[in-house]
Amino acid sequence: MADLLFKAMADGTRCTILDELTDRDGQTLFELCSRLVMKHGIGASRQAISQHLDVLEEAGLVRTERSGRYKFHYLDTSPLREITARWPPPPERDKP
Amino acid sequence: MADLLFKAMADGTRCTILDELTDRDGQTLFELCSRLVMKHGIGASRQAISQHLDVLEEAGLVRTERSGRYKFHYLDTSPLREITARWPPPPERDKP
DNA sequence: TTGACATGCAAGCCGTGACTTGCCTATCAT
DNA sequence: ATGATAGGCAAGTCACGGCTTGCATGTCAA
Repeated sequence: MADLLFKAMADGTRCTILDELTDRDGQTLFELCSRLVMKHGIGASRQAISQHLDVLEEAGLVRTERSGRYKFHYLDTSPLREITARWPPPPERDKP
Repeated sequence: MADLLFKAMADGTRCTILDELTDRDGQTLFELCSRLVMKHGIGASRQAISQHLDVLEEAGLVRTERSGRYKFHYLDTSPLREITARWPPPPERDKP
């Protein structure tokens, strides 16, 4: 379960995709491709980005919604919360 | 920077190591190896675990301290905080 | 209907990463 | 000093993941 999440995050391009969706939620595949090239200098092909989105969706980080010939991608960062839940900050000791 | 962190987390064995250090901090390499076998059924070799620890240390998730012929491994989960900082929870809208 | 647009599917190439194997170094007890 | 213990280094194997290539499907406008 969490395995899919971490493997999804273990790629720079996918992290940039999450950044892009943070900046503008609900983008289509083509929209994402062009903005990744423009703003981040990522020259990946459409298929590459599509496969990245599949991985992100499997990890629960992206939810999709189809409308006609468009497919919109929405960010869902809630799975990231379980990371800090699994390894919480150490209890603060030496308080003055 | 964050790249090392995510790649470090993208392996089940390494996550289990973090779990083990959460349970008992400051273990040596051999201690970790035996406990990983006992409690988690991980049959990795000593060298494999050692390499995993190197990756975790590079990511800043583990700090080491040498004393004589022992090397103790301490967990540091603070790098995980920047994950939730980079993709914060969406602002709560539809409040009733 | 027909062509353009947006996306999906599948096989293959290739580099990276996890693991092993073999040997070496260093520290402590006897 | 010598053996046992704890760990380090480096080369090699092998599977997986990211990317490409080529074609197929589905939707909308003219």
